[in-house]
Formats: sequence, structure tokens, C-alpha cells
Amino acid sequence: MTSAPGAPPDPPAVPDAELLRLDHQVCFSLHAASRAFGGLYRQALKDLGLTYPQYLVMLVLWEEGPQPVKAIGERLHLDSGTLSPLLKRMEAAGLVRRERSRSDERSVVIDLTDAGGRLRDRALGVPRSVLAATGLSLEEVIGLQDVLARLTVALGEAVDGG
Amino acid sequence: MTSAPGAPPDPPAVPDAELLRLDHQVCFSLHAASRAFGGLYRQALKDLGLTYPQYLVMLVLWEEGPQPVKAIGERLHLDSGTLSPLLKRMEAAGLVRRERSRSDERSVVIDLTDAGGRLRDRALGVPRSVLAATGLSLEEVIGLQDVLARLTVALGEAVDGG
DNA sequence: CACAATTAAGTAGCGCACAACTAAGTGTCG
DNA sequence: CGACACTTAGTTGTGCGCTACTTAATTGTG
Repeated sequence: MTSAPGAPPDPPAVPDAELLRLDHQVCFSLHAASRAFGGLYRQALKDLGLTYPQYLVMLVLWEEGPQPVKAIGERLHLDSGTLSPLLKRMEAAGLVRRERSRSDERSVVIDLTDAGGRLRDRALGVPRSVLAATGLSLEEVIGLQDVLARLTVALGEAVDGG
Repeated sequence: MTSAPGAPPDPPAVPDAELLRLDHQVCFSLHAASRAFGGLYRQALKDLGLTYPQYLVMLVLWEEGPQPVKAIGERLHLDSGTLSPLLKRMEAAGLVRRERSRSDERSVVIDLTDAGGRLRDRALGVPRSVLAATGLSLEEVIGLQDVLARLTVALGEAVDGG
């Protein structure tokens, strides 16, 4: 911290042009890292027939059990515009079932099929191979995850409130 | 570091199921952070009529000058399948020109139009507002950028070589 | 009860990312 | 020179992510 939280912003110690250059680096790094991760998972998940976002959905279902679309969306910060077609593809692949809730006909509950449940066993090796590929220690990964999580919260608030 | 670089891997101190749970966290965090950044930039760039990837291209052109598509792709880790339509949209928006190189008719050189060059002045304020929204100090941002850059290199090598 | 407001899911359209393929230009080697 | 591999862009198809909109069910209110 260069100043107390809530204090007026420091006078810019770095000129705009310099910040633009730094932005180049940061933007690119985050964008590229995200896509590089995607590429790594794409490779690791190819045998399972899953894409990266589909894997995220499976992780939720494996850990939390049957969930309405809404709940999955909140977990993954995705809306129905993304999830509906994605879940339909997963249904077509035989991984999940989609059933209208009897208690609330608006919501659709997503549940694993037997095949979807069994896939977890084959997915157990994925994280370790990914971790190995990062070249990071478990501690570094956890630290990174922490920074990113805080960042996501801060960015979400900035977008909503700004 | 839990062991010297290059040493045989430690026996797994963490069971697969636990790693799968952690993977849930890390995957999600990176994915969500990347998209949250995208949302923030989308908002900041709306007035400029640029998308986030288009902004990345502009950053390259502002700093490096005219570049063949190939060079831009290497900078941003994007291939022609992504860049060709993107650059056509930017041409249609009047930001860039696309011209076949005389010395090598295979390559297409991308150059800023006057409007594209002028846009830089209006983009100068973007990084500062984004930085403010992150809630991070400049030092933290630079640290994050460094981790992500190393990660991208490691992941790229893992994908290529694995 | 009738009504509007809210909520959940889905659909359409655009842009990006990636894989696989095509077309055209360049360079090399026999 | 001509056959060949290589390089550079572009195209096509699939899936993701977002915005905006639609539909249907529920809730809240008079």
C-alpha cells in the first residue's frame, strides 16, 4: 500500500504512456495465461471428451451433486446464455440429465448420469498432470489462486458499481 | 520449493481427490479472473469502439509500428484463424489498413490509419482506470504479471513438449 | 382474483479461440 | 528449369462468452 485505504489517490508517479506500456504487459499476460491454461486442459481433457468449461461444470456436479442451472451459473459466474447450450451439448454427450423441477417449474435441475459420475475416476489424474505442467509448487498455485480470487471480487465490484 | 529442480517428483502428499477439489478452485479462479478483466476492459473500451483483443492489437501497433499479421500473431499468441477476421473488422472500422507486402506477397502488413493513431490519445486513460478497479498496488500488479508470464512460458512448453 | 413485477431458462446474434483445411507465394534441390 | 517442401493468410466449423430479447412460471400487491 502506498497510501491508507480510502485515502485520496496519490498524484500519478507514473506517466500515462508508461502505464499504457505496462498495461500491454499485464493484459497480454493474463489473456495469454488464461488461454495457455485452456490449451493445457484441452489436451488433458481430450481423452475424456470434455472441454474446459464443461469440465468446470462437471467439477461442480461431482462436488455438489444435482444443481439447478441458476446455481451452477452462480458458482461459475456464467449466465444461461452460455450455460443452456453448453448443458445441452453435455446432455447430448450423455453426461448429464436436465429435468424441470416439480416444485418450481421455472428451474431445470442438472444431474449426472451414470456415465457422468464414472467420468470422475478418469478425471482424477488431470489436476496432477496440469500442476506438473505449470512448473509451480503447490504453495505457489494456492497463492496465485488467492490473488486471482481477490482480483475477481474486486473487478466484479468495480464493474457493477462503476 | 519442496525439492530441488529436476529432482524426481515427491511422493504425492496430497490425494487425487483433494487435488481435484483444489483444481476446481484454481481453474475457476483463473477463468473467472480472466473474464472479469475482460468485462472491465469491455466497459473501459466501449467508448473507443474497441474489443479487448482489438485493444491488444492496437497496443502492439502503437508501440511497434506496422507489422505483418504473422508478427502480431507471435506477439499475442494468436493465429490467422483468429486474427484474419478480427483485422478485417478493424479495417472496416477504419482503424487499420491491410496491405500485401511488395517484397513478400505472402505477408500482409497491418498499419494504423490516422484515426487509429489518434485513438491512442483517448486510450491513455484506460490503464489507470483499470488499475484503480483492480484494487491492487502497482507493485502487486507487476508481481502478478511476472507470475503469469512465467506460467504462460511453462504452460506453452508443457503443451508443445508434452 | 387480477394484475404487474420478478425470476429462471432459453434463443439469437456477434465476436473471439482453436483446429483443420485451402490457396498462393517463396525457396531449394535435383 | 521443375518438382518439392515450406511459409503466410485466409476460410470453415465448433464451442465459449456476452448482450439483448423472449417465454413461462412464480411472487407480490391491490
